[in-house]
Amino acid sequence: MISIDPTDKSPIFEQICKSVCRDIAAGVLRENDRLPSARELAKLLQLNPNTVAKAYSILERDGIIYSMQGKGCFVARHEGKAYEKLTENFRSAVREALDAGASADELIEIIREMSRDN
Amino acid sequence: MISIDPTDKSPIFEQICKSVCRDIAAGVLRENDRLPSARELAKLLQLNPNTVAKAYSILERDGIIYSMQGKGCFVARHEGKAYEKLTENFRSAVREALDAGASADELIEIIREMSRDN
Amino acid sequence: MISIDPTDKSPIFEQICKSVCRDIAAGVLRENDRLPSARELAKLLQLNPNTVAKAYSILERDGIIYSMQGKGCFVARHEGKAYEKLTENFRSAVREALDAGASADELIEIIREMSRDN
Amino acid sequence: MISIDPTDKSPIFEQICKSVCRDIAAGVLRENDRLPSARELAKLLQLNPNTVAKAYSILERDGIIYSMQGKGCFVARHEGKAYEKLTENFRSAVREALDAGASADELIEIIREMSRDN
DNA sequence: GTGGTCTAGACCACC
DNA sequence: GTGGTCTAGACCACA
Repeated sequence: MISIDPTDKSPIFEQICKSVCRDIAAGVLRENDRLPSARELAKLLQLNPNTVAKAYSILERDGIIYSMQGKGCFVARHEGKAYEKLTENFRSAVREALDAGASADELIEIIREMSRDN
Repeated sequence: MISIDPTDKSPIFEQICKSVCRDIAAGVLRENDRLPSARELAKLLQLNPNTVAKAYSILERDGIIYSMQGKGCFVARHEGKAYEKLTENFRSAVREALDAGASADELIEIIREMSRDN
Repeated sequence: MISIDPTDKSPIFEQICKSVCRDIAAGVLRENDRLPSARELAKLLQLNPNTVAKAYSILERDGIIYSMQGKGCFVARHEGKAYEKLTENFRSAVREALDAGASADELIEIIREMSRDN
Repeated sequence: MISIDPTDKSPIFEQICKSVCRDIAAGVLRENDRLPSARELAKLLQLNPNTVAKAYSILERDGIIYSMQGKGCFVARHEGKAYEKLTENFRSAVREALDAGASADELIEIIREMSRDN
């Protein structure tokens, strides 16, 4: 389920975080579901185990998953945290654009354009 | 006019690009206006000339300015390029959010919330 | 494989670009092959790493290679881009000559002469 | 007649040389015709007189024009020199391409393509 | 004076 | 280890 685009400029650990959050937000992963172990996932995605471990530790820090020594990592009670993390980049981009002097209406117009194209 | 925020985590050369684009989009800088020379601006902003030169070379590659050996850098015919470059980050964030499963309406709602707070 | 001619007046970073493109066009470098790291190549060619980095960043911007943080630079899907970049100078010289009033036949005749001499 | 494109990356003095050669090759300027004085031309094209002077001195060195103290510059007996100078860039581009491993046939094919497009 | 290129050496995030 | 960014200072061609 979790997938990576190696050509993507964003750090791989971040892509993993996003991917997990996406699955949670979409309901593919539910509360207390077990995530693949760091080693498993690293092997599957051809990554350095450290990279996966880093992603998991961030997700744990953000309260999106919890780990149990020797058992693995599991999806936490979410309360919208996963969704929030997903739109985190979007929020900061909005803040940046507003700071740069764009108006809310201009941004909304851009979104309308872009969703129309799809 | 062009300014830098040293606390901003984004690369300085990018901040310069944005700043120039902002001035062009706002009409402060117009077609064929001369930009401060790389050395001049570097001194003004307390930066290394190379950093400014990098920003200028990117702006030139993107067709936003043009340079003339021994004369300086000048604003090119814009045709909205500057504005587009300014909202480039926002656009990619929108694309990412839509890919992540967010709906256009949700994103618009977030913008409304955030601009209300300001 | 990649080599530099210090007597050549064209910029070193450009020579590197050309050299890489040549290897790709010739099939010596293939899709997803890893290029020597910037530091490695710099040491090999007795250059400053920044010079190599500049060449690589241009190749990346032109879609000829792609870079991965912490991993290195790799040959992108080419679709003839490398060959096109190689003959880029030639193309612009042809355009210039045609603009100057030369006919295609005259230019072809010049090429025939020059290749005969070799 | 002589004209300059300030956005062109090639040095202005070179553009002047080319422009004069073009006029000679095209028969617009003939043997012993007088060129505009450096000062005149500089004023006309909004250039630094030094730039025009440099161009003229190069043309004189190459035997394309001759100067008479206090009288001005005049077109020399050409014997094809102007035409040769015009195609000089083309020749070096051909040499470069051949050195890079391109075959004469490939280059000829490119010329055919490009002249077809016009 | 200008931009363009290059060197030397540094710090950072990422893997 | 890698690439990405930045600084400090240099040389050159061009105008």
